[in-house]
Amino acid sequence: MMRIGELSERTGTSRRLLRYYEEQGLIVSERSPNGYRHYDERLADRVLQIRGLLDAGLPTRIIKQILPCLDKPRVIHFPDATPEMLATLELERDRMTERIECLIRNRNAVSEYLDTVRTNRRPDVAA
DNA sequence: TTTCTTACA
DNA sequence: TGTAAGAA
Repeated sequence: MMRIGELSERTGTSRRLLRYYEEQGLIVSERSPNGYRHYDERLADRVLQIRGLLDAGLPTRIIKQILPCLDKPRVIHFPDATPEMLATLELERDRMTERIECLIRNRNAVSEYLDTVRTNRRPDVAA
């Protein structure tokens, strides 16, 4: 079992955030008699996945409800796939697609600018 | 030293 | 989210 400091280092997530994720029901922890939180090694991966989802733009509220659906043995989760859940997942997927397209547009804009700059500053050394 | 909670910016 | 305070 590891304490919050180690989990923090292993996931690159601040202790403050780890406690916040717990408060939001995204992760769970046990307590030592002294009140210290301790986590199972497995939580490191879960925290990483949560961060990925957060990075993808999903609100913690949504992550909390779909996280169990995204676990490894997806097959055993088929039973709890309610219509509402499926709708939520589709909506979030579409939002991710939008963000991806937005990122691609901006990346292209940056590339274009970079190409332009590089092209126009080669000849003129003594202007 | 490390963590805990609560609260403010 | 970071940081501060006071306690364990």
